Amino acid sequence: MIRKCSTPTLHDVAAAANVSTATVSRCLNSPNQVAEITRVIVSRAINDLGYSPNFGAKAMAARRTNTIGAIIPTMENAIFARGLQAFQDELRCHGFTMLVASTSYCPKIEEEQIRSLVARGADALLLIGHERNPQIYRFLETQGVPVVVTWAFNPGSERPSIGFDNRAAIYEMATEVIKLGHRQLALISAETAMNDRAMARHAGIQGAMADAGLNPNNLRFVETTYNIEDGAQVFEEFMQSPVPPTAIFCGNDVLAVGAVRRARELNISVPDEVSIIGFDDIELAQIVYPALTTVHVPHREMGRRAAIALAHLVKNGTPIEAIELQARLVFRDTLGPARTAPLRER
Amino acid sequence: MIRKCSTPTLHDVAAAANVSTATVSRCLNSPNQVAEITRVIVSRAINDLGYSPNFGAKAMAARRTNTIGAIIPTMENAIFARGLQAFQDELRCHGFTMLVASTSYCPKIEEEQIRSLVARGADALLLIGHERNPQIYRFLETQGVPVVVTWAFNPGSERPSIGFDNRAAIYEMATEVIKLGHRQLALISAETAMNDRAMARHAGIQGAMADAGLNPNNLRFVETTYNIEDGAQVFEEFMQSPVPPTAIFCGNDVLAVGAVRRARELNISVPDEVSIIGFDDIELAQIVYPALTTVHVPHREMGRRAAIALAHLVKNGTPIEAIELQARLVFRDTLGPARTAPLRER
DNA sequence: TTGCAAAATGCAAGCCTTTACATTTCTTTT
DNA sequence: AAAAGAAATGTAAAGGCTTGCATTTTGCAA
Repeated sequence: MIRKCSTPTLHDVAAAANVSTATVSRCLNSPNQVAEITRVIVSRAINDLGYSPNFGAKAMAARRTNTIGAIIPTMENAIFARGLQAFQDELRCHGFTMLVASTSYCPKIEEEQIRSLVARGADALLLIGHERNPQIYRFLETQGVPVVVTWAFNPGSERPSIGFDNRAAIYEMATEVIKLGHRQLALISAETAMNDRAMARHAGIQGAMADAGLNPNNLRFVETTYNIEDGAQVFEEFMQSPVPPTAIFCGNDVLAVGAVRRARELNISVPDEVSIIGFDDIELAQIVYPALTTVHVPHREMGRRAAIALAHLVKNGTPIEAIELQARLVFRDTLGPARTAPLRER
Repeated sequence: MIRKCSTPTLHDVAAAANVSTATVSRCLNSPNQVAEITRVIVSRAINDLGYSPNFGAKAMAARRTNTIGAIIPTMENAIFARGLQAFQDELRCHGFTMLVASTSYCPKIEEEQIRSLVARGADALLLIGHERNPQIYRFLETQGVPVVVTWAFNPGSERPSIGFDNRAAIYEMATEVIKLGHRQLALISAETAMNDRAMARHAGIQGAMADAGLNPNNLRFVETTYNIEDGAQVFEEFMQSPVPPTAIFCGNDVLAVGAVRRARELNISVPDEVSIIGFDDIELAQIVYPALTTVHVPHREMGRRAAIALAHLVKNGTPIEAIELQARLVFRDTLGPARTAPLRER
């Protein structure tokens, strides 16, 4: 057992500085209520002792923490990183600290993490997507912890969202793809269970197909986890099927990049033989060769707005109003007209 | 002001279940000390009330938190993400929760974050690199918070490190580069102030130059922040100088990828006209075209080992012993022999 | 049935801060 | 110089939980 041998407390500082604990506390939290000279003495005592306030005790006594939690599916790739960084930076400006937790796309872990952050005193939470067990929403209400949902926009939901319309964005892209003559479409998706973004993207493509007079059921569809390697894997499966797709949508850029890489390895020309479409427009999308056609998500803006909304809510009680941001199609080099030539032998 | 209107407490649960608070507490923390039936009743009460233990109070009463903090320079790119994920996963197995904070490579923010995590009760901390204000190390000692340093290895340091020898790794790479005939070398580095990894990498290249009979002062050297765009920018500056380098080392893969991209944009052939060498071997390195020659860092292993060491230390007091892991050169496509042909006109 | 050990539970102190309220000290005004 | 008001400081309760110790209940052997 590690012994934190008697960490100095407020009390110790007070004794050392020959004042009451209240004065020390005030020195720390509202220094202007304290005489200059006292402040100096106390500061010295604090430094000498290496005192650091106990967050738990402070939270308990003050009944707030100035902490806002963010729960994202993964930190392993850049998809959420940029938005999160913006969120944190903005939060900082408002005097809040961010606590992050990641779930590996697992609802059970997410629930744990939500409870954990609430227990840690998060004054509010940023969540990704609307879809989750209603019970956990009930819990959050009981605990009085407000929430903002990002990476999605659904004005009908009970929870305010600051994000974009996944369905509309991919619908628009799919429409373009179909215009280019593509008829054999496929989608490499994240798991759709408890993931409204993935579901919306799926629905958006099908919607575009239907509206173009295509049979939405012809959309080939594989769910997988979110890794470059998974994207590569599924891509290969698709391309080895008897009638390979001419355009492959990917649930995100990470999967798409995997697909592009495997195409290169397999000597399949992109976009001549097959078009690949990503989602998110993370930095990777411009790095990969050929550069990825994708849907640009306003990550930074989203993070920033979410932070502002939450900060105002916690500080002033200003209710959060939903904000719809616009995703934008970015045409780069992986989308081209559908191939018409027959397939080469395999 | 948000009102957390009377969150249920242990006390409320106890009342609802008609037992003492002690019993409820035991139900939660050592259920086997409690009669089956009581456990059931209490569980129901907990669920009905939507009770969630208050972390602060718990930490204060129990005097430990089962929380380990990790402070990394940035979450924006993948450099630390993989190692961190491994760290977290392993920690989880040992019953610990990870708290992350990022510093944007700013020592002042790092100090804040260290204090913040300590205040939040972190039982131990993972830090990146050895170099920091001695005062902050003193603080950590006073607070009795043990530390493990990663991403570096220095057996001489007072703090145990679990990582690799940055200098040796890049030395080895530089030696290869020089063997290929390169004489005009350059380095795009992170800021070296308070960053021993960056310093070590700089020193490693110079060491290799010296040992090969070259003048180490001829290493051209620019410090910049760690973004793809920065890499691109500095690369361009280097290439537009009167005598452009034939090989450019980059402080990490992110910078290197920026350089590769700008090379493509500028129609500079890699590696024919200039070789580019990265560091880290993040996924990006295989995605970029041409694929990046780089130094592979055993991120996962590092994170895992650090977690194990810390978990044992906190639980059993087992002192941490330094572990040296091996970085490995990965030769892909951005390194070739030095060009001998004269430069084309510009 | 009685007695005893073991199991289950209860009691209450203590963990460290904040803050309303009370008290003391200093300034200023008349 | 005294009084009033402002500024600085002190007192003590409260906040939610764990845990050592005391007490009650249970199970079982005699």
